[in-house]
Amino acid sequence: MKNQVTEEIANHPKVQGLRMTKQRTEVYRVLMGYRDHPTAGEVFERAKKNMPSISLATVYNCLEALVQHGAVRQVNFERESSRYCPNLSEHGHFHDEATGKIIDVPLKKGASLSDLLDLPEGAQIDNLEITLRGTVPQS
Amino acid sequence: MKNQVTEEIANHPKVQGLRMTKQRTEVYRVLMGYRDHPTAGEVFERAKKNMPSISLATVYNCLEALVQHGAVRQVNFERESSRYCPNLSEHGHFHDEATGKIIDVPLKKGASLSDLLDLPEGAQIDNLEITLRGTVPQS
DNA sequence: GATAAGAATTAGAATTATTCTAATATATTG
DNA sequence: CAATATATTAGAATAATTCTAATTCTTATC
Repeated sequence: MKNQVTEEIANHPKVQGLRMTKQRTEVYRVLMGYRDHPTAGEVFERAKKNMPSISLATVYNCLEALVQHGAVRQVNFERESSRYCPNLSEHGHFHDEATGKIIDVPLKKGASLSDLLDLPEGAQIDNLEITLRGTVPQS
Repeated sequence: MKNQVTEEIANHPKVQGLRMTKQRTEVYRVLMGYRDHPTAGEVFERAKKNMPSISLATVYNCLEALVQHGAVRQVNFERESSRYCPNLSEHGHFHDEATGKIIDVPLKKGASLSDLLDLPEGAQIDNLEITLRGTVPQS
């Protein structure tokens, strides 16, 4: 008897075309479940709850496969451990210095990068990363 | 007899208030001289030409002091080694995938971040990092 | 359905950028 | 000039990530 949630995760439109092994499904499930930008180590801890035999190397492998496939984004803050995010809509990340929380910051509809930046002539952008550090009042 | 360039570097307005030791001056000179976003290791190699006794740990210490002081920016691309940049005007970084070069991308005068992003209500931004990967035609 | 080929998983070792430690040297202050 | 604080240095330590080689699982083919 197959698990309902696992089925759903393994058939998620974003992972179509990627071989969804038990481990990759579990890693993706963790990311979809808690959307708080966990590190690989945190994903490992959470995945172990459900799948005690999974190894850290596998978590790294699965995360890499998901990132390559475009199902997950890898997010870096300065030199900290990479974090992982299943939100594929174009967005930046705001790191709240008071709470430590990381908040997705959507790009405004219709806004264009070239309104903000003097891009090199004819540049084609393959990847954009916007990270912000700061505080929000009262929390 | 003191060296002219060294004097200039040590008295640069951006480092006022920071104790400019021989090593810090040398590190800052390297950054101001080749503005190609070197890593700490590259700064070390270049500084050694002029000051063979300098150590890698000192280069790290000097870079940290300059960054803390706000005289230099630390730039991170994904998980690569940090790079250092003495351009203090607000700008992002474009990583040309064909040449490997890193190009400063100025923020447009008068443009506002909140035109591009849906920032959290009342957010105060202490630090902004914009990194782009892509290509430019013909080079 | 068995088998061969290709991929994924695993534990643990290796790597690499960076930070730490403790000793020495240099600079600043009284 | 003495005392104190700060910076430099070599080398050890750390931490995140990647690599290695053995094993297991999947898929494709007969």
